[in-house]
Amino acid sequence: MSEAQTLAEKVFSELATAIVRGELAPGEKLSEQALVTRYGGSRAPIREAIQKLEARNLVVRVPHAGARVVSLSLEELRDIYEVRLELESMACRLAAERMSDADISALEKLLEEHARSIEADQGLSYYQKSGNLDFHYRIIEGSKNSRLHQMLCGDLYHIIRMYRYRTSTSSERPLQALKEHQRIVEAIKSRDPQLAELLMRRHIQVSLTNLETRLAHEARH
Amino acid sequence: MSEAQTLAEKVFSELATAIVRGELAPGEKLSEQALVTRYGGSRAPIREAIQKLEARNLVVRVPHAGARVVSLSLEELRDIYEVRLELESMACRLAAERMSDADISALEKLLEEHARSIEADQGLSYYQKSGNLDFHYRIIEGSKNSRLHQMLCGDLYHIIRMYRYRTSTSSERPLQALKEHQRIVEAIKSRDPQLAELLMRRHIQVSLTNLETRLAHEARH
DNA sequence: TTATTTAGGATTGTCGACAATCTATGTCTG
DNA sequence: CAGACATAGATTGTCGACAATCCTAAATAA
Repeated sequence: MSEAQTLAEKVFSELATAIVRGELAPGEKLSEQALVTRYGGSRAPIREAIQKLEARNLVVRVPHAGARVVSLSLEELRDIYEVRLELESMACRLAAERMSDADISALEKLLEEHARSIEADQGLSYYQKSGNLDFHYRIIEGSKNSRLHQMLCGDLYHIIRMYRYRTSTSSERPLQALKEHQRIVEAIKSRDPQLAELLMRRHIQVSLTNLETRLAHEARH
Repeated sequence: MSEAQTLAEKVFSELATAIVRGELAPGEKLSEQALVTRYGGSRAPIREAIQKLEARNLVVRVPHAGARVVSLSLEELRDIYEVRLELESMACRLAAERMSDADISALEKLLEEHARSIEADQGLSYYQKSGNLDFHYRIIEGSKNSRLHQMLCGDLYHIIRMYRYRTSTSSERPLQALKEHQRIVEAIKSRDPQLAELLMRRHIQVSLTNLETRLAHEARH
């Protein structure tokens, strides 16, 4: 997320990261005038940036009423995770069929690096990897399906990251996650699409159940 | 697709249908000036409409170079169908779990109506249903997953329709499709998610293989 | 007091013009 | 003759202002 060929893209990029990081609270209104005074420029590029945010489902815009940071209901969040579960499982199946041997060995090296990282700082940083370093990202790329990549990394990725900080992972979770990742890579290496899909499905299902119990807990307040 | 509260939405709606119907050829350039003289208004709402089209993947926009109607490669089209296959199968599984009895009986009535329609005009019109009358649309709604509905009906639906006219269905296909639809509803009625998903997967897979053979045939030219 | 109405202010949608960038054509040079 | 370069034209990005719409809050009536 670097090349900002136009002012609108630059504003979009900054706003997107601000929303994902929680600096702009869900439901908060995005006033065009306020954004102009903050980011400079005129209203035209700001409006364009807002519309790009709407395209990625990060803000909701209603005609003549303005734009607000998206605020997901519990049901909508569950819906998103449900779709992500299905699509990433699919990606893992396709990866087992289509990843090159070079891709797979590179993935193995990544996991070895992750293992050392966990050794070093007790697994605190394992979940903080992002972008090209992320295990899930590599799997999605390995599916060799551009639209699948676009949906998972473009549309769903930001929203999931936006709400991920809530799901505080237990302290043993990183090590367990690494083990699950290793088994998934084994399945991919042995070119077993069904097993790879199953393992990924179970792996993500843990996050989903974690989320659901947390949501059920929050719903009581 | 009716309520156009703003000029930008109106232009967007008209352009979208024009693209889906093929009145604007894939790869054709969308000049802002030309659209202004055709649809009236100024460049601001036209630019907004174009950006909305980009959000739905109907046009591709590159900075300082303008917007063009999306022109999918064979691989990209295959990727889209692959994703659709997975998501609609998922929707069918969820529908078997979550549709109300009233929804299911309404679906049965729809199929009876389709059967009469095929009797009347030899099945020519069966594939031309759209919107709320469409069988697949009902299944997707039955999944009770708003994000899934949004992805299938909002993002993928238009593009698939855009290329559907190429896949000329053989004359016996409508009757066969109706039978498959009936079996899917049977599975849903008996609350068998796995079977419902399997039947839907096979049902769509026919379209996918039809498409692939057609694409392989076209690739020789 | 509560509900309805009605100005007022603020915000968004739209417009026309200007600046920045790209594309195409033609020229020049090797 | 091929290819790099430069200029001209057209197109897109941005700007500031005006019009249309909505939200708020004060004022009025029940």
